Amino acid sequence: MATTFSEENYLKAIYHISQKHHSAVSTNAIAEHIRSRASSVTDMIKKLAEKGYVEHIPYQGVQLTDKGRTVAIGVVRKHRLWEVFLVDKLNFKWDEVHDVAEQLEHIKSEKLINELDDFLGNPTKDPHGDAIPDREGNILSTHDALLADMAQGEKCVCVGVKDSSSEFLKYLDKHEIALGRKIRVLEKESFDQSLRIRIKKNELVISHQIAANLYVKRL
Amino acid sequence: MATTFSEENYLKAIYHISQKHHSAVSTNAIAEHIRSRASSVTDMIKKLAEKGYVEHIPYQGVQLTDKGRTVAIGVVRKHRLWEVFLVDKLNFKWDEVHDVAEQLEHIKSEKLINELDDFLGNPTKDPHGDAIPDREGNILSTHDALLADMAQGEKCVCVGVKDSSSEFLKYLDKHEIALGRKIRVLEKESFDQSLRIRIKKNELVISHQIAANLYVKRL
DNA sequence: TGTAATTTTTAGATAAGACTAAAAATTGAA
DNA sequence: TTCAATTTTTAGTCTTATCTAAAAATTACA
Repeated sequence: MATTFSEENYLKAIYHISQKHHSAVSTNAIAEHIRSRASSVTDMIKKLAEKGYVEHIPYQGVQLTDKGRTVAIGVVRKHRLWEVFLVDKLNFKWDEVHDVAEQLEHIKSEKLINELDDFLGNPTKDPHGDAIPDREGNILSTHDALLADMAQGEKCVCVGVKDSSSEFLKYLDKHEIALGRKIRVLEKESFDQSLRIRIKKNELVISHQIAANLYVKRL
Repeated sequence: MATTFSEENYLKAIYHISQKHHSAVSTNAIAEHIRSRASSVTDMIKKLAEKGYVEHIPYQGVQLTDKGRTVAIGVVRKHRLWEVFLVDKLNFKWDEVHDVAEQLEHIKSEKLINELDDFLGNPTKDPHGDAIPDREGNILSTHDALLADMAQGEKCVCVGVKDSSSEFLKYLDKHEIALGRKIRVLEKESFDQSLRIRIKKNELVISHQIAANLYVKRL
Protein backbone atom coordinates (compact mmCIF):
# COMPACT_ATOMS: atom_id res chain seq x y z
CA MET A 1 0.00 0.00 0.00
CA ALA A 2 1.92 2.99 -1.19
CA THR A 3 0.92 6.30 0.32
CA THR A 4 -0.23 9.17 -1.89
CA PHE A 5 1.21 12.67 -1.73
CA SER A 6 -1.91 13.83 0.02
CA GLU A 7 -1.86 11.07 2.63
CA GLU A 8 1.77 11.84 3.34
CA ASN A 9 1.00 15.52 3.78
CA TYR A 10 -1.74 14.75 6.28
CA LEU A 11 0.45 12.32 8.22
CA LYS A 12 3.25 14.85 8.33
CA ALA A 13 0.87 17.55 9.52
CA ILE A 14 -0.50 15.32 12.26
CA TYR A 15 3.03 14.46 13.30
CA HIS A 16 4.12 18.10 13.51
CA ILE A 17 1.01 19.20 15.39
CA SER A 18 1.23 16.35 17.89
CA GLN A 19 4.88 17.23 18.52
CA LYS A 20 3.70 20.64 19.71
CA HIS A 21 0.57 19.80 21.64
CA HIS A 22 1.21 16.34 23.07
CA SER A 23 -2.40 15.27 22.77
CA ALA A 24 -4.84 14.00 20.18
CA VAL A 25 -4.90 16.27 17.14
CA SER A 26 -8.14 18.04 16.28
CA THR A 27 -9.71 18.14 12.86
CA ASN A 28 -9.57 21.91 12.82
CA ALA A 29 -5.91 22.03 13.77
CA ILE A 30 -5.10 19.82 10.78
CA ALA A 31 -7.28 21.88 8.45
CA GLU A 32 -5.54 25.05 9.51
CA HIS A 33 -2.06 23.54 9.23
CA ILE A 34 -2.72 22.15 5.78
CA ARG A 35 -4.83 25.10 4.58
CA SER A 36 -7.86 23.04 3.75
CA ARG A 37 -11.37 22.64 5.14
CA ALA A 38 -12.45 20.63 8.15
CA SER A 39 -14.74 18.51 6.00
CA SER A 40 -11.86 17.52 3.76
CA VAL A 41 -9.87 16.58 6.83
CA THR A 42 -12.67 14.42 8.18
CA ASP A 43 -12.72 12.50 4.91
CA MET A 44 -8.99 11.95 4.86
CA ILE A 45 -8.92 10.94 8.53
CA LYS A 46 -11.48 8.28 7.78
CA LYS A 47 -9.32 6.96 4.99
CA LEU A 48 -6.12 7.05 7.05
CA ALA A 49 -7.87 5.27 9.91
CA GLU A 50 -9.11 2.52 7.58
CA LYS A 51 -5.58 2.03 6.32
CA GLY A 52 -4.23 1.85 9.85
CA TYR A 53 -2.17 5.01 9.87
CA VAL A 54 -4.14 6.80 12.59
CA GLU A 55 -6.55 6.11 15.40
CA HIS A 56 -9.55 8.32 15.39
CA ILE A 57 -12.12 8.93 18.07
CA PRO A 58 -14.89 11.08 16.57
CA TYR A 59 -14.97 14.56 18.05
CA GLN A 60 -11.86 13.70 20.05
CA GLY A 61 -9.10 13.85 17.46
CA VAL A 62 -6.54 11.57 15.88
CA GLN A 63 -3.28 9.99 16.92
CA LEU A 64 -0.70 8.37 14.71
CA THR A 65 -0.27 4.62 14.97
CA ASP A 66 3.27 3.25 14.86
CA LYS A 67 2.71 2.61 11.18
CA GLY A 68 1.55 6.17 10.63
CA ARG A 69 4.40 7.65 12.62
CA THR A 70 6.89 5.65 10.57
CA VAL A 71 5.53 7.15 7.38
CA ALA A 72 5.44 10.67 8.83
CA ILE A 73 9.00 10.49 10.12
CA GLY A 74 10.11 9.13 6.78
CA VAL A 75 8.66 12.15 5.04
CA VAL A 76 10.25 14.52 7.55
CA ARG A 77 13.58 12.76 7.04
CA LYS A 78 13.34 13.18 3.30
CA HIS A 79 12.26 16.81 3.56
CA ARG A 80 15.17 17.75 5.77
CA LEU A 81 17.81 15.80 3.87
CA TRP A 82 16.73 17.46 0.64
CA GLU A 83 16.97 20.83 2.35
CA VAL A 84 20.56 20.07 3.29
CA PHE A 85 21.26 19.04 -0.29
CA LEU A 86 19.80 22.25 -1.68
CA VAL A 87 21.77 24.47 0.68
CA ASP A 88 25.05 22.56 0.82
CA LYS A 89 25.33 21.50 -2.81
CA LEU A 90 23.07 23.68 -4.93
CA ASN A 91 23.60 27.18 -3.48
CA PHE A 92 20.08 27.65 -2.17
CA LYS A 93 19.56 30.08 0.70
CA TRP A 94 17.86 28.74 3.82
CA ASP A 95 14.76 30.76 3.03
CA GLU A 96 14.48 29.30 -0.49
CA VAL A 97 14.38 25.60 0.23
CA HIS A 98 10.92 24.99 1.58
CA ASP A 99 8.77 24.77 -1.53
CA VAL A 100 11.19 22.57 -3.40
CA ALA A 101 11.68 20.27 -0.42
CA GLU A 102 7.88 19.96 -0.16
CA GLN A 103 7.96 18.40 -3.61
CA LEU A 104 11.09 16.30 -3.18
CA GLU A 105 9.90 14.79 0.12
CA HIS A 106 7.39 12.65 -1.78
CA ILE A 107 9.84 10.92 -4.10
CA LYS A 108 9.70 7.21 -3.41
CA SER A 109 12.98 5.32 -3.28
CA GLU A 110 14.70 3.85 -0.24
CA LYS A 111 17.97 3.71 -2.07
CA LEU A 112 17.73 7.32 -3.17
CA ILE A 113 17.24 8.76 0.27
CA ASN A 114 19.82 6.57 1.96
CA GLU A 115 22.44 7.27 -0.68
CA LEU A 116 21.62 10.96 -0.43
CA ASP A 117 22.09 10.73 3.33
CA ASP A 118 25.54 9.22 2.85
CA PHE A 119 26.42 11.66 0.08
CA LEU A 120 25.66 14.56 2.43
CA GLY A 121 27.74 13.01 5.20
CA ASN A 122 24.82 11.84 7.34
CA PRO A 123 23.86 15.26 8.63
CA THR A 124 21.92 15.42 11.90
CA LYS A 125 20.45 18.89 11.45
CA ASP A 126 18.81 20.62 8.52
CA PRO A 127 19.62 24.23 7.52
CA HIS A 128 17.12 25.57 10.08
CA GLY A 129 18.58 23.52 12.91
CA ASP A 130 15.84 20.88 12.95
CA ALA A 131 16.91 17.33 13.72
CA ILE A 132 17.01 14.85 10.83
CA PRO A 133 15.66 11.38 11.66
CA ASP A 134 18.09 8.57 10.86
CA ARG A 135 17.15 5.69 8.57
CA GLU A 136 15.60 3.76 11.46
CA GLY A 137 13.40 6.73 12.27
CA ASN A 138 15.22 7.75 15.43
CA ILE A 139 15.18 11.45 16.00
CA LEU A 140 16.98 13.37 18.75
CA SER A 141 14.44 15.51 20.50
CA THR A 142 16.70 18.11 21.99
CA HIS A 143 14.47 20.52 23.76
CA ASP A 144 16.39 23.64 23.08
CA ALA A 145 16.09 26.83 25.01
CA LEU A 146 14.80 29.95 23.32
CA LEU A 147 16.78 33.13 23.17
CA ALA A 148 13.81 34.69 24.95
CA ASP A 149 14.51 32.41 27.94
CA MET A 150 18.02 33.78 28.48
CA ALA A 151 18.72 36.05 31.43
CA GLN A 152 20.62 39.30 31.24
CA GLY A 153 24.34 38.67 30.91
CA GLU A 154 24.04 35.09 29.63
CA LYS A 155 25.92 33.83 26.61
CA CYS A 156 24.56 31.33 24.12
CA VAL A 157 24.90 30.06 20.56
CA CYS A 158 22.15 29.92 17.92
CA VAL A 159 21.14 26.34 17.09
CA GLY A 160 17.81 26.59 15.32
CA VAL A 161 14.72 28.51 14.34
CA LYS A 162 11.22 27.83 15.61
CA ASP A 163 9.62 29.81 12.80
CA SER A 164 11.15 28.90 9.47
CA SER A 165 9.07 31.23 7.34
CA SER A 166 10.91 33.00 4.59
CA GLU A 167 10.13 36.38 6.21
CA PHE A 168 11.69 35.45 9.54
CA LEU A 169 14.75 33.90 7.91
CA LYS A 170 15.30 36.99 5.82
CA TYR A 171 15.09 39.15 8.94
CA LEU A 172 17.80 37.01 10.51
CA ASP A 173 19.98 37.23 7.41
CA LYS A 174 19.58 40.98 7.33
CA HIS A 175 20.85 41.24 10.89
CA GLU A 176 23.51 38.60 10.36
CA ILE A 177 22.02 36.20 12.84
CA ALA A 178 23.02 32.74 11.65
CA LEU A 179 23.12 29.29 13.21
CA GLY A 180 26.40 28.77 15.08
CA ARG A 181 26.69 32.47 15.89
CA LYS A 182 27.37 33.42 19.55
CA ILE A 183 25.12 35.87 21.32
CA ARG A 184 25.42 37.68 24.64
CA VAL A 185 22.33 39.16 26.22
CA LEU A 186 23.38 42.62 27.28
CA GLU A 187 20.05 43.85 28.52
CA LYS A 188 16.52 42.63 28.88
CA GLU A 189 13.84 45.31 28.78
CA SER A 190 11.20 44.29 31.29
CA PHE A 191 8.53 46.48 29.71
CA ASP A 192 8.26 44.66 26.37
CA GLN A 193 10.72 41.81 26.83
CA SER A 194 12.91 43.13 24.05
CA LEU A 195 16.61 42.25 24.18
CA ARG A 196 19.76 44.20 23.56
CA ILE A 197 22.30 41.66 22.41
CA ARG A 198 25.88 41.53 21.18
CA ILE A 199 26.45 39.43 18.11
CA LYS A 200 29.52 39.51 15.87
CA LYS A 201 30.96 42.53 17.74
CA ASN A 202 27.80 44.52 17.04
CA GLU A 203 24.99 45.53 19.31
CA LEU A 204 21.45 44.92 18.24
CA VAL A 205 18.01 45.34 19.77
CA ILE A 206 15.52 42.60 18.96
CA SER A 207 11.90 42.21 19.93
CA HIS A 208 10.50 39.44 22.07
CA GLN A 209 8.81 38.00 18.99
CA ILE A 210 12.18 37.47 17.40
CA ALA A 211 13.80 36.09 20.54
CA ALA A 212 10.94 33.66 21.07
CA ASN A 213 11.56 32.08 17.67
CA LEU A 214 15.27 31.47 17.96
CA TYR A 215 16.58 28.31 19.60
CA VAL A 216 19.89 28.64 21.43
CA LYS A 217 22.23 26.57 23.55
CA ARG A 218 23.57 28.10 26.75
CA LEU A 219 27.35 28.52 26.91
CA MET B 1 -0.71 27.57 -16.19
CA ALA B 2 1.40 24.96 -14.50
CA THR B 3 1.43 21.57 -16.14
CA THR B 4 0.36 18.50 -14.18
CA PHE B 5 2.41 15.30 -13.92
CA SER B 6 0.01 13.64 -16.28
CA GLU B 7 0.16 16.39 -18.88
CA GLU B 8 3.95 16.32 -18.75
CA ASN B 9 3.99 12.58 -19.27
CA TYR B 10 1.81 12.86 -22.33
CA LEU B 11 3.88 15.69 -23.81
CA LYS B 12 7.05 13.72 -23.19
CA ALA B 13 5.56 10.63 -24.84
CA ILE B 14 4.44 12.62 -27.87
CA TYR B 15 7.90 14.14 -28.11
CA HIS B 16 9.66 10.77 -27.98
CA ILE B 17 7.32 9.15 -30.48
CA SER B 18 7.58 12.02 -32.93
CA GLN B 19 11.37 11.85 -32.70
CA LYS B 20 11.17 8.31 -34.04
CA HIS B 21 8.46 8.58 -36.63
CA HIS B 22 8.74 12.13 -37.97
CA SER B 23 5.01 12.47 -38.54
CA ALA B 24 1.86 13.22 -36.59
CA VAL B 25 1.52 10.92 -33.58
CA SER B 26 -1.44 8.57 -33.42
CA THR B 27 -3.70 8.11 -30.43
CA ASN B 28 -2.87 4.42 -30.27
CA ALA B 29 0.87 5.04 -30.36
CA ILE B 30 0.56 7.30 -27.33
CA ALA B 31 -1.66 4.84 -25.50
CA GLU B 32 0.84 2.07 -26.07
CA HIS B 33 3.81 4.19 -25.06
CA ILE B 34 2.14 5.37 -21.89
CA ARG B 35 0.41 2.08 -21.11
CA SER B 36 -3.06 3.49 -21.03
CA ARG B 37 -6.17 3.26 -23.16
CA ALA B 38 -6.91 5.09 -26.39
CA SER B 39 -9.98 6.70 -24.86
CA SER B 40 -7.91 8.18 -22.06
CA VAL B 41 -5.50 9.52 -24.63
CA THR B 42 -8.30 11.15 -26.61
CA ASP B 43 -9.43 12.96 -23.48
CA MET B 44 -5.97 14.21 -22.65
CA ILE B 45 -5.26 15.27 -26.23
CA LYS B 46 -8.39 17.38 -26.13
CA LYS B 47 -7.18 19.05 -22.98
CA LEU B 48 -3.64 19.59 -24.27
CA ALA B 49 -5.01 21.06 -27.50
CA GLU B 50 -7.23 23.48 -25.57
CA LYS B 51 -4.24 24.61 -23.57
CA GLY B 52 -2.19 25.10 -26.71
CA TYR B 53 0.40 22.37 -26.20
CA VAL B 54 -0.54 20.29 -29.24
CA GLU B 55 -2.34 20.58 -32.53
CA HIS B 56 -4.80 17.82 -33.15
CA ILE B 57 -6.54 16.80 -36.32
CA PRO B 58 -9.12 14.15 -35.42
CA TYR B 59 -8.21 10.72 -36.80
CA GLN B 60 -4.94 12.18 -38.08
CA GLY B 61 -2.87 12.53 -34.94
CA VAL B 62 -1.21 15.21 -32.85
CA GLN B 63 1.85 17.40 -33.17
CA LEU B 64 3.53 19.44 -30.48
CA THR B 65 3.30 23.21 -30.74
CA ASP B 66 6.41 25.22 -29.85
CA LYS B 67 4.92 25.68 -26.41
CA GLY B 68 4.35 21.95 -26.04
CA ARG B 69 7.80 21.08 -27.29
CA THR B 70 9.34 23.48 -24.81
CA VAL B 71 7.61 21.70 -21.95
CA ALA B 72 8.50 18.24 -23.30
CA ILE B 73 12.16 19.11 -23.74
CA GLY B 74 12.21 20.61 -20.27
CA VAL B 75 10.98 17.33 -18.83
CA VAL B 76 13.51 15.34 -20.86
CA ARG B 77 16.25 17.68 -19.64
CA LYS B 78 15.24 17.15 -16.04
CA HIS B 79 14.95 13.39 -16.46
CA ARG B 80 18.40 13.06 -17.93
CA LEU B 81 20.12 15.42 -15.52
CA TRP B 82 18.66 13.53 -12.56
CA GLU B 83 19.91 10.29 -14.10
CA VAL B 84 23.41 11.73 -14.22
CA PHE B 85 23.07 12.79 -10.60
CA LEU B 86 21.94 9.34 -9.51
CA VAL B 87 24.78 7.56 -11.29
CA ASP B 88 27.59 10.04 -10.72
CA LYS B 89 26.82 11.07 -7.17
CA LEU B 90 24.59 8.46 -5.56
CA ASN B 91 26.08 5.17 -6.76
CA PHE B 92 23.10 4.08 -8.83
CA LYS B 93 23.70 1.65 -11.68
CA TRP B 94 22.55 2.68 -15.14
CA ASP B 95 19.77 0.14 -15.01
CA GLU B 96 18.43 1.45 -11.70
CA VAL B 97 17.81 5.09 -12.52
CA HIS B 98 14.71 5.07 -14.65
CA ASP B 99 11.89 4.82 -12.11
CA VAL B 100 13.38 7.40 -9.80
CA ALA B 101 14.11 9.80 -12.65
CA GLU B 102 10.48 9.42 -13.77
CA GLN B 103 9.49 10.90 -10.43
CA LEU B 104 12.18 13.55 -10.19
CA GLU B 105 11.53 14.89 -13.70
CA HIS B 106 8.29 16.48 -12.47
CA ILE B 107 9.79 18.58 -9.68
CA LYS B 108 9.11 22.21 -10.48
CA SER B 109 11.93 24.68 -9.87
CA GLU B 110 13.99 26.51 -12.48
CA LYS B 111 16.68 27.21 -9.95
CA LEU B 112 16.85 23.60 -8.85
CA ILE B 113 17.45 22.18 -12.29
CA ASN B 114 19.90 24.83 -13.41
CA GLU B 115 21.92 24.58 -10.21
CA LEU B 116 21.88 20.80 -10.56
CA ASP B 117 23.14 21.19 -14.12
CA ASP B 118 26.07 23.31 -12.90
CA PHE B 119 26.72 21.01 -9.95
CA LEU B 120 27.06 18.07 -12.33
CA GLY B 121 29.41 20.02 -14.61
CA ASN B 122 26.88 20.67 -17.38
CA PRO B 123 26.91 17.17 -18.77
CA THR B 124 25.85 16.71 -22.40
CA LYS B 125 24.98 13.01 -22.22
CA ASP B 126 23.05 10.94 -19.69
CA PRO B 127 24.25 7.52 -18.45
CA HIS B 128 22.70 5.80 -21.46
CA GLY B 129 24.39 8.12 -23.94
CA ASP B 130 21.29 10.22 -24.67
CA ALA B 131 21.82 13.92 -25.27
CA ILE B 132 20.78 16.33 -22.50
CA PRO B 133 19.03 19.51 -23.70
CA ASP B 134 20.66 22.70 -22.43
CA ARG B 135 18.70 25.33 -20.50
CA GLU B 136 17.52 26.99 -23.70
CA GLY B 137 16.15 23.68 -24.92
CA ASN B 138 18.81 23.06 -27.54
CA ILE B 139 19.61 19.41 -28.02
CA LEU B 140 22.29 17.89 -30.24
CA SER B 141 20.70 15.33 -32.49
CA THR B 142 23.68 13.19 -33.35
CA HIS B 143 22.45 10.41 -35.50
CA ASP B 144 24.72 7.69 -34.29
CA ALA B 145 25.47 4.51 -36.14
CA LEU B 146 24.42 1.19 -34.70
CA LEU B 147 26.84 -1.60 -34.00
CA ALA B 148 24.70 -3.64 -36.37
CA ASP B 149 25.67 -1.24 -39.18
CA MET B 150 29.40 -1.95 -38.84
CA ALA B 151 31.19 -4.02 -41.46
CA GLN B 152 33.55 -6.87 -40.72
CA GLY B 153 36.90 -5.56 -39.56
CA GLU B 154 35.66 -2.11 -38.50
CA LYS B 155 36.49 -0.57 -35.15
CA CYS B 156 34.17 1.62 -33.13
CA VAL B 157 33.42 2.88 -29.65
CA CYS B 158 30.14 2.50 -27.73
CA VAL B 159 28.34 5.81 -27.29
CA GLY B 160 24.77 4.97 -26.35
CA VAL B 161 21.94 2.49 -26.05
CA LYS B 162 18.78 2.54 -28.12
CA ASP B 163 16.94 0.26 -25.71
CA SER B 164 17.45 1.40 -22.15
CA SER B 165 15.39 -1.30 -20.48
CA SER B 166 16.83 -2.75 -17.32
CA GLU B 167 17.07 -6.19 -18.98
CA PHE B 168 19.17 -4.97 -21.87
CA LEU B 169 21.42 -2.89 -19.64
CA LYS B 170 22.02 -5.85 -17.37
CA TYR B 171 22.94 -7.96 -20.38
CA LEU B 172 25.51 -5.36 -21.35
CA ASP B 173 26.89 -5.21 -17.82
CA LYS B 174 27.18 -8.98 -17.71
CA HIS B 175 29.30 -8.96 -20.85
CA GLU B 176 31.21 -5.89 -19.79
CA ILE B 177 29.95 -3.77 -22.64
CA ALA B 178 30.00 -0.20 -21.37
CA LEU B 179 29.84 3.24 -22.96
CA GLY B 180 33.31 4.37 -24.01
CA ARG B 181 34.46 0.81 -24.62
CA LYS B 182 36.14 0.03 -27.96
CA ILE B 183 34.83 -2.76 -30.13
CA ARG B 184 36.25 -4.47 -33.23
CA VAL B 185 33.94 -6.48 -35.45
CA LEU B 186 35.84 -9.69 -36.13
CA GLU B 187 33.17 -11.48 -38.08
CA LYS B 188 29.68 -10.91 -39.31
CA GLU B 189 27.60 -14.06 -39.74
CA SER B 190 25.50 -13.51 -42.84
CA PHE B 191 22.95 -16.16 -41.87
CA ASP B 192 21.58 -14.46 -38.76
CA GLN B 193 23.50 -11.17 -38.70
CA SER B 194 25.17 -12.12 -35.43
CA LEU B 195 28.55 -10.57 -34.73
CA ARG B 196 31.77 -11.93 -33.32
CA ILE B 197 33.47 -8.98 -31.69
CA ARG B 198 36.54 -8.22 -29.66
CA ILE B 199 35.99 -6.08 -26.60
CA LYS B 200 38.41 -5.61 -23.71
CA LYS B 201 40.76 -8.31 -25.08
CA ASN B 202 37.95 -10.84 -25.08
CA GLU B 203 35.99 -12.34 -27.91
CA LEU B 204 32.24 -12.38 -27.74
CA VAL B 205 29.38 -13.39 -29.99
CA ILE B 206 26.35 -11.17 -29.90
CA SER B 207 23.03 -11.45 -31.72
CA HIS B 208 21.72 -8.94 -34.20
CA GLN B 209 19.12 -7.88 -31.65
CA ILE B 210 21.86 -6.75 -29.31
CA ALA B 211 23.90 -5.07 -32.03
CA ALA B 212 20.86 -3.19 -33.30
CA ASN B 213 20.36 -1.57 -29.90
CA LEU B 214 23.86 -0.28 -29.33
CA TYR B 215 24.92 3.08 -30.72
CA VAL B 216 28.58 3.39 -31.71
CA LYS B 217 30.94 5.87 -33.28
CA ARG B 218 33.28 4.65 -36.05
CA LEU B 219 36.97 4.92 -35.29
C1' DT C 1 -28.87 22.93 33.46
C1' DG C 2 -30.24 24.55 29.27
C1' DT C 3 -29.11 27.24 25.41
C1' DA C 4 -25.56 29.32 22.46
C1' DA C 5 -21.22 28.89 20.29
C1' DT C 6 -17.99 25.93 18.45
C1' DT C 7 -16.38 21.85 16.37
C1' DT C 8 -17.02 17.95 13.69
C1' DT C 9 -19.35 15.21 10.57
C1' DT C 10 -22.54 14.23 6.74
C1' DA C 11 -24.47 15.10 2.25
C1' DG C 12 -23.93 16.42 -2.13
C1' DA C 13 -21.12 18.71 -5.93
C1' DT C 14 -16.96 19.34 -8.70
C1' DA C 15 -12.62 18.44 -11.24
C1' DA C 16 -8.88 15.49 -12.90
C1' DG C 17 -7.70 11.42 -14.87
C1' DA C 18 -8.39 6.91 -15.60
C1' DC C 19 -11.45 2.94 -17.31
C1' DT C 20 -15.09 -0.08 -20.29
C1' DA C 21 -18.24 -0.51 -23.85
C1' DA C 22 -20.19 1.11 -27.81
C1' DA C 23 -20.56 4.21 -31.73
C1' DA C 24 -18.45 6.56 -35.52
C1' DA C 25 -14.89 7.42 -38.79
C1' DT C 26 -11.25 5.81 -41.55
C1' DT C 27 -8.55 2.48 -44.04
C1' DG C 28 -7.74 -1.44 -46.76
C1' DA C 29 -8.60 -5.49 -49.43
C1' DA C 30 -11.26 -8.43 -52.35
C1' DT D 1 -16.37 0.24 -54.50
C1' DT D 2 -18.12 -1.90 -50.86
C1' DC D 3 -17.77 -4.34 -46.73
C1' DA D 4 -14.71 -5.79 -42.96
C1' DA D 5 -11.07 -4.56 -39.89
C1' DT D 6 -8.91 -1.06 -37.48
C1' DT D 7 -8.60 3.26 -35.23
C1' DT D 8 -10.55 6.95 -32.88
C1' DT D 9 -13.99 9.14 -30.42
C1' DT D 10 -18.07 9.43 -27.41
C1' DA D 11 -20.80 8.19 -23.49
C1' DG D 12 -20.98 6.90 -19.10
C1' DT D 13 -18.65 5.16 -14.71
C1' DC D 14 -15.15 5.20 -11.00
C1' DT D 15 -11.67 6.98 -7.71
C1' DT D 16 -9.23 10.59 -5.32
C1' DA D 17 -9.29 14.72 -3.21
C1' DT D 18 -11.26 18.82 -2.86
C1' DC D 19 -15.19 22.15 -1.72
C1' DT D 20 -19.85 24.38 0.33
C1' DA D 21 -23.77 24.04 3.03
C1' DA D 22 -26.22 21.94 6.45
C1' DA D 23 -26.83 18.76 10.26
C1' DA D 24 -25.23 16.74 14.45
C1' DA D 25 -22.43 16.49 18.45
C1' DT D 26 -19.85 18.63 21.95
C1' DT D 27 -18.44 22.31 24.99
C1' DA D 28 -18.90 26.38 27.47
C1' DC D 29 -21.21 29.61 30.20
C1' DA D 30 -24.97 32.33 32.07
